[in-house]
Amino acid sequence: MATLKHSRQREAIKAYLMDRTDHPTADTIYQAIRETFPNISLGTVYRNLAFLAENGDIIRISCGEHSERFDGNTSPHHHCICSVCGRVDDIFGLNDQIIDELASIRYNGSILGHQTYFYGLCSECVEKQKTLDK
Amino acid sequence: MATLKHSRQREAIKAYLMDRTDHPTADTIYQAIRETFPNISLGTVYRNLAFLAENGDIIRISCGEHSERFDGNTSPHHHCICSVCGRVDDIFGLNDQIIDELASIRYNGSILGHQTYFYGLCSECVEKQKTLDK
DNA sequence: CTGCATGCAAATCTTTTGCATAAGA
DNA sequence: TCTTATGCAAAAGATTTGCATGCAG
Repeated sequence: MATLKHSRQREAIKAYLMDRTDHPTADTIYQAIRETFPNISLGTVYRNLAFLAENGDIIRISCGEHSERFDGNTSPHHHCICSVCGRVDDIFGLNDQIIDELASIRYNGSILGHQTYFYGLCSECVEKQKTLDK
Repeated sequence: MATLKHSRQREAIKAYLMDRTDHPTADTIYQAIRETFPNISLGTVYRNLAFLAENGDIIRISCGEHSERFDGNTSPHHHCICSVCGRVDDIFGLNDQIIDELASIRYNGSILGHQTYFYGLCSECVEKQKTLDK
C-alpha cells in the first residue's frame, strides 16, 4: 500500500465513527459526513472505510443482514446481531473467563480472532416479544 | 408465510446442501442444480434458499467476504472464516467446556445462538504462510 | 380448479472502479 | 512538483421482484 496522505474527509469519517456506539452502514456514514462535506461522494466514503479498516482504525462488521457495518471501537469486544431486526449491539457483559477462553481457542495452530458474533435478540425485540406473549 | 407446496427444485437444493461439507454460494448451488434442472433460474434458487433458511432446514452464513453462503448442516457447530482467503470451514474441535459456556451465554435474558463465527486462517493459508516464513 | 412455484428479465441495492481534477507534502 | 485523494458517473456483483405460465394439491 502506498503511503497515506492526510485528508479532511478521512479524518471526519474516523471521528464520526469514534463518536458513536452504534454500527452505521457506509450509506449512513455518507449521509452524516455530507453535512460537513456536502460534495463528498459515496465512493470516497467506501475508499476511506477500506483504508481505515485495513489500518486497524475501525472494524468492519460483515455479519449484517444486507450491507456491511463499521465500528469505531477497536478494543476487544463482541457483537450480538439481533436475529429479528438485524441490529448489531456491542456485548460487554461476557465474563472474563469466557473471554479468555475464546481468546485462547486455536485453529490450524493459530489463535482465532477476538471478534466473534453471536445471534440473539436486541433489547427492543425482547420487549416486543414480551408484549406479544401476553 | 403461505403453506409451502412440494417442489422438485427445492428438494434438489436441499439434498445438494445436505450432501456437502463446504459452504457454497447461491451461484455455486445454481450451477450445480442446473445439471439436473437445466432450466432452473437463479431467482428460484434464491427464493428456495430463503424458504429453507426460514424453515430451519439450512443455515445462512452471512459473514463471507462477498456473497452469502449456505450450510446444509444444521447441527450446532461453529465456523472459522479465513481472514486471508475468505474460506468458511466448520470448527468441530472446540472443547466441550467452551461449547457449553458459549451455549449458556445470555444477553437480554435470552440464550444466544450457538452459531458463532471466528476469524482465523484456513489450513491452506497456514501452509502458504509457513512457506513464506522460510 | 386454485394457488403457490417457476422461469425469465428487469429492477434494486451495495460496493467498486476509471478518469480528470484538486489537494497534501 | 509529484503523488495520492476526491468527485462524478459508470460498472460490476449480488439479490430481489413483477409477471405470465406451469405444476401440485
